[in-house]
Amino acid sequence: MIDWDDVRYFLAAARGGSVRAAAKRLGVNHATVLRRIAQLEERLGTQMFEKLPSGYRLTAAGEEVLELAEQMEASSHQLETRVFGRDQSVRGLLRVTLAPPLATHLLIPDFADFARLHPDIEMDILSSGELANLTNREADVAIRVVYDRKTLPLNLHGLKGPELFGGVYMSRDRLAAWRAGGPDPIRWIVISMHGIPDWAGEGEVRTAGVPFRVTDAAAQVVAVRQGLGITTLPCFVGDTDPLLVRVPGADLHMYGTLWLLTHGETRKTERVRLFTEFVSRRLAAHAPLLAGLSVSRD
Amino acid sequence: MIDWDDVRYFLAAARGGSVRAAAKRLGVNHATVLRRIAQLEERLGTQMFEKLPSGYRLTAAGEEVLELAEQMEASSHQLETRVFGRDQSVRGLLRVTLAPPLATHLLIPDFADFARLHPDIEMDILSSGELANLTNREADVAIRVVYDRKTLPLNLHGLKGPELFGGVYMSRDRLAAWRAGGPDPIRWIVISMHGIPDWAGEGEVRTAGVPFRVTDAAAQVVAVRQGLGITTLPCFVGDTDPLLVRVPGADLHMYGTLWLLTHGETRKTERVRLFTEFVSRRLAAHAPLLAGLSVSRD
DNA sequence: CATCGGTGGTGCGAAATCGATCCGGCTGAA
DNA sequence: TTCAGCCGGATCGATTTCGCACCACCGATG
Repeated sequence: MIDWDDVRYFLAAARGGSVRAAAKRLGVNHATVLRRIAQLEERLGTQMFEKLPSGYRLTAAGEEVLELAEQMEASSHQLETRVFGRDQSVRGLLRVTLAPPLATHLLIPDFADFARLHPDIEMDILSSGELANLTNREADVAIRVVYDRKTLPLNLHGLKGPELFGGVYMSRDRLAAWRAGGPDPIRWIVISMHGIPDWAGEGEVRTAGVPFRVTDAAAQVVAVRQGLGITTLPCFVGDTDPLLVRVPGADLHMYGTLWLLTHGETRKTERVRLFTEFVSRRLAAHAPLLAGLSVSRD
Repeated sequence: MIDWDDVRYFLAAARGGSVRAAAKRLGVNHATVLRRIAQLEERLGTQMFEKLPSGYRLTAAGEEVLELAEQMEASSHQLETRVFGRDQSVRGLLRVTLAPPLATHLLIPDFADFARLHPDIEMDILSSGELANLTNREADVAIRVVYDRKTLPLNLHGLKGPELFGGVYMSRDRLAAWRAGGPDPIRWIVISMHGIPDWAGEGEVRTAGVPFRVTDAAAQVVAVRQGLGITTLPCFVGDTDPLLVRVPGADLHMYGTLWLLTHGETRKTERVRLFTEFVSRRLAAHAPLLAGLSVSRD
């Protein structure tokens, strides 16, 4: 009989493309993945991967195994969500995933209030890296910015929140220096490969030179604070930062709509219901800030 | 994330009804089952069993888990059979399940011949206790006696073999003593709770007293050899035993039909094909013996 | 050319798991 | 009752597994 848990390691390796990527995803040492896969191949009597120097590639047999392994995974996920849905006690774990800027600049204080209201609910805020998958039971609630309503996953239950606008910002000091005729060129600050959006008219301030590229939103904010140039930011980030001002003449633009997403099964859970209602109220209160109406346009 | 292999332990406990029964079935210590189930319950945050002094009984949550666990099991079995079906090498493992009397009295020499013909095929003969489940991937080939063709599992591929007859036998010495007017009563020897079958006419020899009950077929043969009384046996057992003779006047009766059963997926495997064809030929050669035609009736 | 980051693979000591064993409680049969 | 058999549970030493530190290799990059 095979060890069912080995199939989990196989899945991670098949998806990650390498033993080390699978190990990182599973949170274990890569040697463990190596051994578990070797064990599974030995027990099945079939080689499921070509062991290339560049990584593991699935063999024909591996492709077949992958299909069944995904069936096992689906059953396992259903098993977890079903049990979680049964758990009606307020006490327990609640995992929330959202984009890092939303967490750091807006919602962490609200989450703190919720945690104080319900001391028995253990909270996990997953705001690092990519968005967690609700279907895979990696989180219970997701707060997402949705640009196109059609991109909403159909198997999830969505609660529409306020709309989110962005603007073009620069350092308050830098604007003053520019008005005084400062010499340095004003540069666009963009995140990694995004480039400069078409809609981002620059208003009165003209930019020069090459863009300044950063890897993440946090670095972007630091750069614009330092007076490096102008950049687009969600209003709730730019308007609340005392060091930043909107670039005169630049228009607001629609970022998208906030959605509170919950899994169909877990939605019945008391603590999920409590949380979504709470966050929904808080988001409504934040609506003017999110829409960029909290400051007078200049 | 739960350990998928824990689900396997859960399944065994849910089916066995107790931790110890599950441990026996899984071939591990019962403490291990205890720990794995406790771990699974902890990670799911739900109690799946009521821990009664008489054993483990599923809770409502456990019932739900059981359903999904069986889905995982089905995927796992498919995974194994699919991989096994791909394996076209003659070298490898081949597991055969059949009733113990068929093995010990008839087919073991044939299996030995097959093993000599194919030294690279590792063979497992599962003839102890209950019949193994082909669908569960516990064996690759099953040799069964089928009384009613409708009871054949539909998902398996069957190859019909010869018909199997049985007769009523007693010790040769005892028959001689009875004809000489021996005093001891002749008793029926029956297996456990079966009782004396209606169709088993006793012919010339009359029995007296209470039946003599044995627990298994091996003990049954020993008892009848010792001259304890008369009993029904398959012809291939009774006719080949030099110490036994058919009870005069007793008719033969149909036991059933032999079937060679293989799983749909594994049937494509070369060594399964080799084995079924080999056994099928040998069974055809045994047909007269199996039908009770190898000795002249008296 | 050297370097650097990525890959799979291996040996060894530490840590977690397992198996053997014992215990107390319960049940049903002698 | 008494006793045997089975149950879940706890303990402890033995065994397996895991994580860490390496190694060799490959390809891209400067």
